Amino acid sequence: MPELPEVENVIRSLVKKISGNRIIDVEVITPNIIYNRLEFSDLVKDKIIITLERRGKYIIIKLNEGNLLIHLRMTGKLLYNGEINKHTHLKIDFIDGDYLIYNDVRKFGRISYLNDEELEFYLLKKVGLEPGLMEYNEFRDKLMKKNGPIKKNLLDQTLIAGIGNIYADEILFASGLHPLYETKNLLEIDLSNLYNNIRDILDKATIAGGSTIRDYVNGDGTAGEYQDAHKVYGHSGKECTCCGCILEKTKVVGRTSVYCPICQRIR
DNA sequence: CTTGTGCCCTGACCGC
DNA sequence: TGCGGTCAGGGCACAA
Repeated sequence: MPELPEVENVIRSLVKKISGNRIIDVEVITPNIIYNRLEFSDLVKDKIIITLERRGKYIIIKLNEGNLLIHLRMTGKLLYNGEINKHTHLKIDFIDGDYLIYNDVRKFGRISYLNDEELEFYLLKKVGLEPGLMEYNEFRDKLMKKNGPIKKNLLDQTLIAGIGNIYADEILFASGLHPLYETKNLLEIDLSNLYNNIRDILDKATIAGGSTIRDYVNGDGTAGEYQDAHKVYGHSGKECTCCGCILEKTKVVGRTSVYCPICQRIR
């Protein structure tokens, strides 16, 4: 499931390959995944790709006029000259004969065409602090205004953008914090550990090419390797790498959360 | 305003 | 081999 490191790797794998290319045809195979589906093809056709950017878990393909905004959700993939199959929902053909496809087994992903103004408005509303760019003070001030369990707030994209279920669990383990720990009760040391671990884990995961749990691959079809470094996600019932006790799971805002009952005690 | 719940969707997996 | 049930979960609509 693509989170910030996976989305970043998709972009890095595609940016050099498709920048500068002209789109000569747009085939919408599954209209449901397209936001402005009626005029989408006409809007995108004949545009030139300038570059690709990331905001949170969103991929922005900047065109010479307007932008494609893409969210991969759970199983979405953007593939350069990839295999066209029954899960291919969009195909973008370039003038040089190459193409970009959007494949998505579960059809949760969404793609829209937005002009610059619409894009800016949308991102401002939906996407919060960028982990790699946020400063400690703004992180702390924003987080401490929130109620509820810390994990709920780590998953809130309008607060900090890009953390999903996998990295939230890993960040909390590294910080020694229980997923249900009340945000308002966090100490200064907890906040500083969280801030450092958010940046550190997302950064290391990005360098490792992201995490491939089921079928994530980047734009080339390359899998990630960070799953080998996971300490808690997917390890429920196994021994904690730190203290040896058995990792437990609980639900937080409907998401499975794995944690160590000793290393992540609520103090 | 915040907070909670169900839904979208398919494949993998499990027990029988 | 098949079959029904359960689980995975990001973001959104909707309700309270």
